[in-house]
Amino acid sequence: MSETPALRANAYRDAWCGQVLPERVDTEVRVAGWVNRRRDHGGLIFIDLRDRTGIVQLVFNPDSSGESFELAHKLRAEDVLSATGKVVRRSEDTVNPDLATGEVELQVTGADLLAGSETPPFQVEGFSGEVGEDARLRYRYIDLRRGAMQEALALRHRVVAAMREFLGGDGFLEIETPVLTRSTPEGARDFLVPSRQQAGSFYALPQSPQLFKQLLMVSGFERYYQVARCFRDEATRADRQAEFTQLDVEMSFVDVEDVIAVNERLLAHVFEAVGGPQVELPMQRMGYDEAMDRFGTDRPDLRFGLELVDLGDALRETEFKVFRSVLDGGGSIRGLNAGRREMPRSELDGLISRAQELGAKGLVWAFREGDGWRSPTAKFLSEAELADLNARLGAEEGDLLLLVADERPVTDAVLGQLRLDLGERFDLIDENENRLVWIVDWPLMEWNAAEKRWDALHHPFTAPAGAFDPDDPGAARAQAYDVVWNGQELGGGSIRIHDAATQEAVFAALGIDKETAEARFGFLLEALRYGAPPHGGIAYGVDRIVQRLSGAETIRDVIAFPKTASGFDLLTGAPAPVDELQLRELNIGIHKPKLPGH
RNA sequence: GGGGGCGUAGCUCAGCUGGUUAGAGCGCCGGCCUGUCACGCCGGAGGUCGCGGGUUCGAGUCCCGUCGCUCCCGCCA
Repeated sequence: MSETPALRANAYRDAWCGQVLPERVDTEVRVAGWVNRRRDHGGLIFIDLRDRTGIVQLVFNPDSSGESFELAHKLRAEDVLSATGKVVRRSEDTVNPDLATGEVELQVTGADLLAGSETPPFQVEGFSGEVGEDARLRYRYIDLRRGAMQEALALRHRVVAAMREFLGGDGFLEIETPVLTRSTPEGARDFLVPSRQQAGSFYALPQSPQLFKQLLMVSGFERYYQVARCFRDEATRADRQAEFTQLDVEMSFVDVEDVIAVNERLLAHVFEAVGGPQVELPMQRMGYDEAMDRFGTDRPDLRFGLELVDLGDALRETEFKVFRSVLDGGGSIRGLNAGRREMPRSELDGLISRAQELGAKGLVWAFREGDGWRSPTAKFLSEAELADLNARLGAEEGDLLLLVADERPVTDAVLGQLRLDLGERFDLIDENENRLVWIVDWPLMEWNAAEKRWDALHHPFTAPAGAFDPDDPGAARAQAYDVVWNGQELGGGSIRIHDAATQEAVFAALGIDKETAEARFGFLLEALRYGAPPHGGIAYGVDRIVQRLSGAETIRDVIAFPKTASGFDLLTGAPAPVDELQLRELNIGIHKPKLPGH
């Protein structure tokens, strides 16, 4: 926990529990907090009193504690207590080295029970075993008393404070943008809020302040940031909540290098301020294509190898039907060398299942044996092909090789994930290492085969690099950048389109026709016609950054009141039905919604 | 939307192929204890086996449905 805050003496206390240290020996102090644990020895009662700063041992003695000794008998876990006493040094054999205050204790002379507690549903500290997450969330106010949660939220505070400190110092203004805003149904599903005054119309909660921050650039604020709550009505994950926090940053008259430069300094400042890993500047950069080629993902974990290899060239003439048809169909055959491994058939089958779950039709496995392979697939491949594959994969005797043949996005996704699975399984990741990398040179759009259209890789406001050719959207590169830390995307951004004509052309290429663009983004297009400076920025996932810095398993452990995977708040019971009267006031179920233009 | 795991005492869990009165540790309650710090010792209470239905002489255990928690795929511009 961070340093101990100043304290004004009052009737409850004049010192923090964590301040009861040897330097106060022989002085009288009054502390207040929660009963962490009681040890009743009949003639002598020990109470561990806990506040935000730590734990101090109170000693109640029938000879010196007076009436409070009777009180101590009745104290139970989580009772709230204020106690006065003399700080005394513990005898050598009773010092507790596990406690910051363990060299001393408080000889209690008086105590007041400020509030009793019912028996808590689970023990706050000091027992082995994890409490189930549903119990923790149901009684979150108790769960948050645990040291780990106190520390996580204190770390979160320090991270955000360091962000504000850095950006404020660099001339960025923190400006709030609306939470009740307009639905723009691209991307994630919106949370909608019915309007009482406008029957049938809805606000949407923002998925990000993207458009507003661009408007602020048009307004001439030049440097903006916001710690912004964002909402996406999508399935949650260990690292995803419907409601989450972004650090949103935007600057005017900047290019990619300007934004990256500021953000490298920002990250270095934040990491240093909270005692995180050292950030070496300038940070590494990697092109999107290289990341996909070598790691199969746009957020590579660079702490270990197991890189992907393209094997199409070795199999150009192959007669193995599975490979042949994939290559003839324009697909790719890629693989990785997992190193010398023993793996029973059952686990290899597990890898195949995992590959199929990830979208592959199958997975070829092989162990290099002599110049060839030990593999069910070996008999379909020629000696020359096996030798070539071994060479390309750098395979040595006994190495486990995994190959996937499919469309390129599939081979990347499958092998990229298998690489991560294997890295963890074989313990290839050095947890002490930290690899921060900018992924740059992104494509502007990618072909969505299912919907038969072009989708923006970042979002539709990202500026193309150079002139945009509407006839060949797939060739356009984006002025975009993501910052990736050990395989997790911390943030991403771009230079934005700042002229209406380019914005309209990009909308058109994305299949958003003029009317739709006007209806949804007309206010942006209009603003771009009134003198929009070149601008760009970035947005960070604050929850993820704190999660990573704290070492927490899930994002929920760094959010005070998170929701469950299905979006319930187990503490308050939200979402919940509402009165019919409320619904009527909101015109729900009574009026047909008015559609724009009708 | 799909797949996997889980749901038994307040908490964490055990309960084999269906078979007597469902167990353990911690917590809780009572008693004893003046140096403990996950105190100790003795005694005790505490169960809708998530919920509903079915199969069976008999269900915590098997089947169907449902609700919840969780991980993953899809999704997350």
